[in-house]
Amino acid sequence: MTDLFVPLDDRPAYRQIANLIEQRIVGRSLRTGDALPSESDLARQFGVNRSTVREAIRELEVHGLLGRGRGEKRLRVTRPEPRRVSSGVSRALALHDVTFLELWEAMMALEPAAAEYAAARRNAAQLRDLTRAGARFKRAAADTDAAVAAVVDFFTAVAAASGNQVLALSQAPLNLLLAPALTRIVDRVPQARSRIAEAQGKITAAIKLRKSEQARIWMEKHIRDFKRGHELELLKGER
Amino acid sequence: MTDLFVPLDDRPAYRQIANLIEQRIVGRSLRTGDALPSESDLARQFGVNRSTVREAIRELEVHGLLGRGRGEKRLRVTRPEPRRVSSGVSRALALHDVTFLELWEAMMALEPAAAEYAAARRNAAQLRDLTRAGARFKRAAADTDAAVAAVVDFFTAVAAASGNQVLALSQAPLNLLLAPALTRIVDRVPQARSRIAEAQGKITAAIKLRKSEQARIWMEKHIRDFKRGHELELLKGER
DNA sequence: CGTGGCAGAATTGTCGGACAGTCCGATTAT
DNA sequence: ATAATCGGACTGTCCGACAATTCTGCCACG
Repeated sequence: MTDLFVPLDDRPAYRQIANLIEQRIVGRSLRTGDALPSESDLARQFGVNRSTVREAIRELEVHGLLGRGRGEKRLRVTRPEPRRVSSGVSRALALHDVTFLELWEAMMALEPAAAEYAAARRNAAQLRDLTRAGARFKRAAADTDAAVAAVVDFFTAVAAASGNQVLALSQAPLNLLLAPALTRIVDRVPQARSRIAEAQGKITAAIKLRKSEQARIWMEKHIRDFKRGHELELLKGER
Repeated sequence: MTDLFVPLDDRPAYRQIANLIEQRIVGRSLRTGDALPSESDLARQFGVNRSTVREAIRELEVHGLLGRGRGEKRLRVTRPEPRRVSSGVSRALALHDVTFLELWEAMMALEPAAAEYAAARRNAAQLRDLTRAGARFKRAAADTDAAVAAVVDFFTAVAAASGNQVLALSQAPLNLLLAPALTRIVDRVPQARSRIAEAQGKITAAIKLRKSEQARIWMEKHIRDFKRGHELELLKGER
């Protein structure tokens, strides 16, 4: 059933080296914050050229496992930031031509859950971020881009308040995909702004009062509105 | 309020070049399947050294935007495979020390939704993959690793059958995180195997008969069982 | 006409070395 | 103690080179 021979992989040295370093990191023998040895040093240790080490390092840097603070020369072991990894996911999804419906269904699964947990577990600072994002949306009356950014921040704040990193990281890429579609909706559907503002208000209130079920329900209504808005926008676009 | 000056970013050339090429790809002026110009050619076009181009290329290769078929020399534009990107996400989550509860809550949000849509939209081939994964789980009586792999495949098959790429890609990283926890559960909780097999059977049947609500409900029960199994396993582990 | 084989060109992976710019740490001056 | 200075270390980039492998066009052959 299984093949007798597997394609032999003499993977290039830079990939092998990247894997070796990665193992040290995920195995925690290189701990977060540790400075990596210099490139020349690594080249000596691995017995390869510095150019080869550099290509390996690029790989880990992209993964977010290595990084350096602004204006810092030496690389240090870092934990991948949610922003970095989620932007990769959303780009992948964009290249796969996901439809609005697919995006919407995923949001419909994740966001109400996040809202529910947020109501149960939010702390004062998270609540403040939430109200702040809501206020920023209301203030962005004319500026569509600012309004869309505020909506994204609102979702991000809810996810953060949920106290669940997995939910937050799963939800983050959706925001980036939502932005362009939402821009068109806000631009073309007049009632969108007021409906969003109202939903955000209700959700924030529920989270503030720790009413999980209310938070979930209003988030569901909020997301459902997006679908309606998208359909309206499509009609106007085709005119 | 805002700073008068922002830190100027003289991003290294290899990063700028990576961005330029990436823009060509996401902007579709380099289309999927196209062969990339040779490294020397790119170096000439950008007016930099080949080493610099190589570092830029590594970056895009990691993102899955560039790749090459087995035994192929020249790079071609590819669409990022779900496996690649989701493994990145799960590694990020692992490094952030997510708890089982966080993972479980996210699964509880995503998997029932995926099951529901799968029942509504699955085709024959997807149903076959589903039953096959279920059969493979039953067959893996002794082999824990094989059983866990079968469970992962089952979830993957459900997500694929949902016909929603966003759900599928959001759910994939969770599988990789689930595996180690599930291994311990299956090893230590005797009744786990039979309960999983039963749940998989019910879910598969519901998806086969296109009963969305049934599929969702049974998937919820299935996931809930994981939490109970995890708690039992913890008790045994502390003994 | 299709097919296989072959030589040469092209391309990648890796190497060694080099150099300017900048960051860091230690030393010295105020 | 704080500030200025200086040398070393390190990164970003470049140049040139070479072996191994793949690609390509061409030719002979069935």
